[in-house]
Amino acid sequence: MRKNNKGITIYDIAEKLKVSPTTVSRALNDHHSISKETTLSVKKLAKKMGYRPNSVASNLRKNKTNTIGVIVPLINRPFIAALISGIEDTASQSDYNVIISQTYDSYKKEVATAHTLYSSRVDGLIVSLAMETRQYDHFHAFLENKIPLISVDRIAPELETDCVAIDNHSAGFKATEHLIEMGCRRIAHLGGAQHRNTYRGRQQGYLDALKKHNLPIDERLVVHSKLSMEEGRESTKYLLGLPNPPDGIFSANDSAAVSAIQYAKLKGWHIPQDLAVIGFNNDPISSIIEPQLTTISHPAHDMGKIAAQQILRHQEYGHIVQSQNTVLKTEVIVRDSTQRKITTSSIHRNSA
Amino acid sequence: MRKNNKGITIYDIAEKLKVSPTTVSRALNDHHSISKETTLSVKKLAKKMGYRPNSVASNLRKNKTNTIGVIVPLINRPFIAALISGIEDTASQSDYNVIISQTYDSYKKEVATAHTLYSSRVDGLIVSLAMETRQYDHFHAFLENKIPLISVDRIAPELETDCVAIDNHSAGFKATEHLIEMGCRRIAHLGGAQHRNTYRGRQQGYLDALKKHNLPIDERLVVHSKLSMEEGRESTKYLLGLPNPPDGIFSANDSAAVSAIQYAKLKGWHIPQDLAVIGFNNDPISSIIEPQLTTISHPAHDMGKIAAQQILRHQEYGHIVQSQNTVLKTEVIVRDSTQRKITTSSIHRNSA
DNA sequence: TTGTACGCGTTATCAA
DNA sequence: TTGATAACGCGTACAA
Repeated sequence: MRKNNKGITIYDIAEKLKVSPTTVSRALNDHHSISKETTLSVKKLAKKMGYRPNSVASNLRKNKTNTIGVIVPLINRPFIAALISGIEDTASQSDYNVIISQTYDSYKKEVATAHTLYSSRVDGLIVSLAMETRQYDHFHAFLENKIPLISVDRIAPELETDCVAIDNHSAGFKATEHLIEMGCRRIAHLGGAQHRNTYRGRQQGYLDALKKHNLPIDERLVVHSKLSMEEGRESTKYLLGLPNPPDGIFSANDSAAVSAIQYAKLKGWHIPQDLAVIGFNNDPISSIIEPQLTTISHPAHDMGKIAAQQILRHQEYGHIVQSQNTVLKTEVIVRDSTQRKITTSSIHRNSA
Repeated sequence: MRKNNKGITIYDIAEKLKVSPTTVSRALNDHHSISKETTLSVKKLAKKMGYRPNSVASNLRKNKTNTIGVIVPLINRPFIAALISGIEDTASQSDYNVIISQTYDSYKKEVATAHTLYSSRVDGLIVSLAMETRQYDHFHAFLENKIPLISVDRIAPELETDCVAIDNHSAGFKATEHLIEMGCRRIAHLGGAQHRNTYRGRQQGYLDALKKHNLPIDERLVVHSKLSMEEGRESTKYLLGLPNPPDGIFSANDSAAVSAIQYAKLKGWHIPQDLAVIGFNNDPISSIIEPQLTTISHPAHDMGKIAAQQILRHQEYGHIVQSQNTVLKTEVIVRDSTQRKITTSSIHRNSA
C-alpha cells in the first residue's frame, strides 16, 4: 500500500505485520535473533504478498554484488564457451551472478568493458586478454581496490594477477616431440601473434623440441596468422608449395589444423603418411575431420571453474588468501592424423 | 577524504571543489544546466581523483539496471554461444550488461535462476526454455511488473511473451522435401522430445512433407532421443538394422546427423548413395564431416541481436511497444551428404 | 546556473 | 527478541 503497486518492500510487510522493517529484514535472512514464529509469519506473508528482495538495494548497503565479471575475446568459440560455462557453474552454486562481455580482441573495447564492470562493482573479474592489448592500466582500479582479478589462458606478466593457464611451452614441446616420435623430420608450425603468451609459448616449445632432437630450425616453416580456417588453408598452401615441404605440421589451434588437413588431402597428400598434423584445443571439429586430428587437450571448463573458485575464496577469506597461479595439465590426444607406421613412412625426402 | 580510501564519491569531489554534490552529479552526466567551466573542472578533478561512478547506487535511485538477463539450457553449444554473442553485441552497443545463466535443462534451476534475476532487477529477460520446463509461474513476476520477457528458440504458447524463433515446421518440411527431391523414399527422423516446440515442429514438418508426397509414414522410422552423438549412433544402428532400412535420415540436430554418417560409413554404407543425411543447425562440425553435411541454417546470432533489440525498444518507448513475434528464415544448406543426383532446383549450393 | 533536502530498499549499529 | 535510526552513493523536485 505504498506509492506504487510495482514493488513490495519490507516496509509493506512490516506495516501489515505491525513489526519493524528491521525485523522483517532479519527474518527474511534467517537471522538468529528473530523468533521462529516471527520468522515464519514474515516469510509466510512475504510469499503471500509476492515480495521479491531487491538485490540492488541490498548490494548498495552491503557494498557487495555477488557478481563476477567476465571479459573474453569472443564468446562464440568452443574453448571460450566452455570456459564461461565453467565459470557459471561454480558461480551459480554459490549464488553469484556472471556478467559477460566480449572484446572482439579490441583493446578499446576491453578498456571500456573493464570500466563498466568496475562501475558495476563486480566482486571479482576474470579476464582473457584481447589480442590487441599491450597495456593494462584499465585494470588498475581493480588491483588498487583489492578486487580479485584473475587472468585466464591469455595472460600477461605485466598484469600482476592470479593466473589460471596451461603450460603452453610444455604443450608445444610435447606436440612437436610427438610428431618427431612419429617420424617427422621437417616440421612446420602454424603460429599466432607472438606477443600473446599462448602462441609464444607454443612456438617456443616447438623450437625447443626441435633443438632437443637436433633437428634444424627453418624459419620458412614457421607461419604466423590469426589461425582462421582460411588462413590455415593459405598457410598450408604455402608450406606444401615449398621446394622442400614439411612432413609434419604443428598448428597452434584446431581450426587451422583442420583446414590444413583439408587442403593437403585436396592436393593428394596422404595424412598422416605424407604429412602428419597435430592441432591444439581439442575442439569438436578435431574428432570429426578425417583422419581424426591429434591435438592437445585444453581444460577450458576446469579453467573457468578454478578461476571462479579463486574469486570465491577471496570473497570468503578476505585478503589473507595467497596469490596463486594455477597451471593446468594438458595432454596429447593421439588420433589418426599423426599415427603413421614408422616403417611405411620411412620414405623420407631428406635424411639428416 | 571520507571514511575509507576505497571509494571516491561525488561528495568527495564536491567538497574539494566547494560545490554541491548535485552539481557534481549533473556535471558528470553532462546536464545542460551546468556551466561548461564547472562541468569541465568537475570532470577533470574526477579523473584526477580516480572517481568511478557507482552503478549500484545509480541503479537503485533510477530503478533501472541497464542489464539484460539471459537464461539458456547450456552455454557450451555452438548454437547457444552464437545466440549469447548476438545478445551481448547489441546490449553492449547500448551500454547494457548481460547476465547469463545456464539451466542444464533443469526446471528447478530455471526457477531459481528466474528468481535471482528478478531480484537483480534486470531490465529485461531473454529465455530459451529448459527441456524439463512445463509450467511457467516463475516468470510471472516479470510479466506482472511489465519487465520485457522474450522467449527465443525454445518457446511455449503457455508463456505469453514476445518470441524470436524460426519456423521449425517449415524447416522440417523443407529438410524432408529436400531428401524426397534427392530421391529418398524411406526417410527416417531422429527427433527430440515432443513437448518442446522446436523438435515437435521439425517432426510435424517431416510428417507433413511425407504426406504431401504420398509417402507412407512408418513409425518405426521415427526415433526420439536427446540427440547426442552417442544417441545418434545408437539410433542409426537401430535404423540400419531394420529389415527395411531407410534411404534417408532427417536429424533434428547436427550432432546426431554427424554420428549417423560416421556409423553408416563404418558399416559400409555409402553416403549419400545408400543413405542421404540432413541435419539441423549448421554447426561447425557439419562442414567438416565427410561427406559434408547438408543442414538447415539457424540464425542464432541474429536471434540474439533481435531479442536484445526488442528489449531495448521496450526500454526506449515504454510499454507503447507492440507485442511482437519474430519468425526468422531458415534455409537448406545443400552439401554432399544429400547430393545423390544433380539438381536444378533453385536451392543455392553452399559449402561455408 | 547552483544548492537543499529527500528518497531509492536494504542492512548495520546501537539501544531497549 | 525487537526497534529506531542512520547510512550505502546517487539523482531529482523544488527552491534560490
